[in-house]
Amino acid sequence: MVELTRKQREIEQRTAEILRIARPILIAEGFQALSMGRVASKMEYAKGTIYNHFPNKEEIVLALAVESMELRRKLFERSTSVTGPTRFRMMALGAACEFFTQHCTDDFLVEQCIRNQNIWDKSSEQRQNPIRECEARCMGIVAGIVRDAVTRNELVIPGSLTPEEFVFGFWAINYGSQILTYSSPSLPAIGIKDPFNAIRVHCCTLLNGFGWQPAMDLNEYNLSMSKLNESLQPKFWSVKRPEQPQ
Amino acid sequence: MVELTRKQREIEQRTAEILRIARPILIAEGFQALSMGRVASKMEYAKGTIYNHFPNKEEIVLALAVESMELRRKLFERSTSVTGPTRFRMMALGAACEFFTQHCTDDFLVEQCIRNQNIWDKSSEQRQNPIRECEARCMGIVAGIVRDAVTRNELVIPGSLTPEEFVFGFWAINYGSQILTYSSPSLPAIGIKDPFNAIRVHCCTLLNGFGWQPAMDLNEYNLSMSKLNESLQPKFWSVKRPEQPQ
DNA sequence: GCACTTTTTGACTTCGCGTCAATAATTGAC
DNA sequence: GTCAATTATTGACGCGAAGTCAAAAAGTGC
Repeated sequence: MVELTRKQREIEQRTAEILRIARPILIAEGFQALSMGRVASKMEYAKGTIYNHFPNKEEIVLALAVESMELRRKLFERSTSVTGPTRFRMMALGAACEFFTQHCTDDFLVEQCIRNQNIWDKSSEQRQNPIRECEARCMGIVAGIVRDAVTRNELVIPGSLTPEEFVFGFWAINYGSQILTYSSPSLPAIGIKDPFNAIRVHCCTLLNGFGWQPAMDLNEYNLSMSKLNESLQPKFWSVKRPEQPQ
Repeated sequence: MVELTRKQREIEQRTAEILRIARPILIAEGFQALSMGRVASKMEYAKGTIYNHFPNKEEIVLALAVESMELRRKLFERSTSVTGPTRFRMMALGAACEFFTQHCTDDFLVEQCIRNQNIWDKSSEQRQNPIRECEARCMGIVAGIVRDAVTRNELVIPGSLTPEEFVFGFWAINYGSQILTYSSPSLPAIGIKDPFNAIRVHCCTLLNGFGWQPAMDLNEYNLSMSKLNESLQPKFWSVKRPEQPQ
């Protein structure tokens, strides 16, 4: 490993400190409210010092997003330790998504922030790459299970789809439903009382539709998902970074 | 109808003019780049005058979004004129979504802009309501087809889902895939070359998974979707507002 | 203790939002 | 047509945040 001087360590620590300060602002008050000056004064440093660490607030947000997405990735990785047929392992990942949205709401919100052209326009590739990489890894984990399922003859995917494109559908339905749930305050008003349950039903139907073995009816599926969700709890606590006071 | 004075008509016209100026800025350069001052100087009015029409730029964006969503709604409504089994009518709506994303890219982008907490925080209910209403109507159109399908015994939806929650899955998968496609520049890099085709496959599989009659294989489905997509062209041109120069 | 490098500082410029008192235009009663 | 009252328009202003940079401070090696 590379040896770091004391100075370098101090700088790294401060970078982390900036993120520690910035995160709750971003989560509680939004991108708008996050400002370099505010972070600086909260840390009792001058603004220029913050600019030594991050050239703009967009990169702070990307850095926060990397942390949040890494948490998701770890959760995904832990989920793959589930044993049994590939379909269960796939479902475990679905449960991880549910879990992430419900129990890591802050991180989920941070992830949302970076779906904004502005942030990508203003930030450097250096900051962007870790995010793409993390995304690619998450995809790799899920696509790996799909490939596994195919080699084990538990699943046949249509010829026009790559395993990644197969995954894409599940990504889209989960992601889309989460965005809609969190950004449409009027969902209940238009007849959608339990979006979570709805997405479970759709995912189960989709898995059955593709003929991923073993087929399951909704009751079995829901039962399994709830169990998987619960089983994530202990794995989760060993992964989650410590809570920040204030 | 209410009679409008000349003055009132002038004001309405100018409101429309503001939107006409603001739209290309929002689309080409993003929310960031849209500013009241810029709109004002482009219209050769003082800033204050613009503020007489819209209390902030967020409401301009909402007003633009209403226009775009109305276009979507009309496209949806035209799509329902497709005859045949309910499944075809549902597919026609899917085609309308595809079409909207591909041929009304500007409007699609404007729709994205309002998935931003900030805009909802800063705007009045008056501006927000038309959007919710439009959303509700779109949902009504689709849910109507689902209800039709159920009464005609062409579809059985699981007991735990309302027709709207049934629709929600398709909404989520379409919406999610579109967001991911437009905001993940790296999709091809992670193995997703043709997200459109992927979503078609998933939607077809989902429809079959729910047993919506008549069942179709992927080839039939693709063929139908392409035809439906093409048939939208003429309907589309009669609906689309005239192109704005500059 | 000194010369040199690195880091920190905060005043400064620029820019956009949103306000509002002053100014201009319009209206309608006479 | 005139004039007072109403309504609309204007743009200077205050504010706050972004990002810069020369000067000051701190750190380093000899």
